[in-house]
Amino acid sequence: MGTSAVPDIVVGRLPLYLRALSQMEAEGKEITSSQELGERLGISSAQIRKDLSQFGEFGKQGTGYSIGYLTEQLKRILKVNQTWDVALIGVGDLGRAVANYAGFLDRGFRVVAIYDNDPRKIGLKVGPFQIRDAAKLVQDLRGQRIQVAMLAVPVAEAQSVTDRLVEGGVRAILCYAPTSISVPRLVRVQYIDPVLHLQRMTYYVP
Amino acid sequence: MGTSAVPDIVVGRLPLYLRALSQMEAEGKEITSSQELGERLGISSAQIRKDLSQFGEFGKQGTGYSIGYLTEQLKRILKVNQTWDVALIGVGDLGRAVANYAGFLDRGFRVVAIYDNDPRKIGLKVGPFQIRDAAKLVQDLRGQRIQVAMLAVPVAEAQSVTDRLVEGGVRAILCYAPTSISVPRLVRVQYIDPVLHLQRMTYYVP
DNA sequence: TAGATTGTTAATCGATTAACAATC
DNA sequence: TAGATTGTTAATCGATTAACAATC
Repeated sequence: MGTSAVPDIVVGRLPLYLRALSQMEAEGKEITSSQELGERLGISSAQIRKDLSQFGEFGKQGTGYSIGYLTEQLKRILKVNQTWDVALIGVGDLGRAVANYAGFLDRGFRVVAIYDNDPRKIGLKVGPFQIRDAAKLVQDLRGQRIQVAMLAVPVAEAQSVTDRLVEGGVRAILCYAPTSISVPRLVRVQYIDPVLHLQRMTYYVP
Repeated sequence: MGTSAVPDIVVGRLPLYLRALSQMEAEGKEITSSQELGERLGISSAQIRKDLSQFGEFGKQGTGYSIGYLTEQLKRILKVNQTWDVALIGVGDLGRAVANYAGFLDRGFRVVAIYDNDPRKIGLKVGPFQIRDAAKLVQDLRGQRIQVAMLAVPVAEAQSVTDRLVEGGVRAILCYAPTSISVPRLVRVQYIDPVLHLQRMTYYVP
């Protein structure tokens, strides 16, 4: 859990708040309230106020929250008031889509290099990137001080690539491979497996 | 929460158990225990036993769980002992990757049709699919009794397409658009937004 | 001032864990 | 039988909510 006493479940909601605030800003709004934010997200206003109070006082009684100011503060707290360089490993269909995804940049992330171990792919262009040899991964990560990686390799290779990410100094891994991976305590992992979500829903479908 | 008294957080872990069991089966194992399963997943053995006990008794004291039998039971509980037809709406880079993803079929899902509203895309082939006109969505969903959909359209169109999915009788939506969507109480929604996961991790990176 | 909304406390609710009898 | 592991109960832990004084 890092050094912080803030529950991880609270940290996990902050990006959601940030995303909703961005949308409000795009709609031209300048002020919001815990109630309005809560309605958009299906979360109680009390929870939003409680969550935010973990980090400071960002609102005004009687008025609510300045969208611009709260956005700025949340970005600072989540450390996305900077742009993180991200490495992408595995350039299959999914990796290709991730490499071309335009939605990272304005939310704090920038893909800077993409890797594959298939000799037929190495050197090919994908969008603005040239696919690099996965054998160069560790030295690149260290050389460019890359701390964030996205993993889009087959399940069979997920753990071995993970080990090299860790060796290269990566501290946060977004794993698209449908499997659990092991990392040292200080490395964070998040998973994306669409089938888990689908299976969770069909339980409820009559 | 549907009709069931089982907490949704428990339902959400069952697909994880199922996935780990499949891997064990692939490794040639036939028996496991709540402890072994828990170690793989970073979950306590007590929690696994408690979760499973919500649905019945699947193990043997002193022995553990038959991987084959427990797999079968979890598939039945999650209703993935059948194959669900899935519609995919939005054929950008991500939609293309999802359409080509081979990992759905053996886990209970099959993409049967893909849609876009861009006249330049309609009619094009993507893998085995021909992109259909999104204007045909509602009639197709009803005609084929499709209950599950994946949404890979831009944020600006997410809500309007969602409304048509609901109109067509869809009961479960996997939303790849980075926004919250509104649905009637009986329709389930799950979200995939990689940036939310990344932002949740950078909080902890020093 | 009156109305609104925050930040915070205490109460409630729900989830996780520990422990153990049952039993394979 | 002895050892192992389940299913379940009670205890613990943590998260959410309700309520309200403070204050804009």
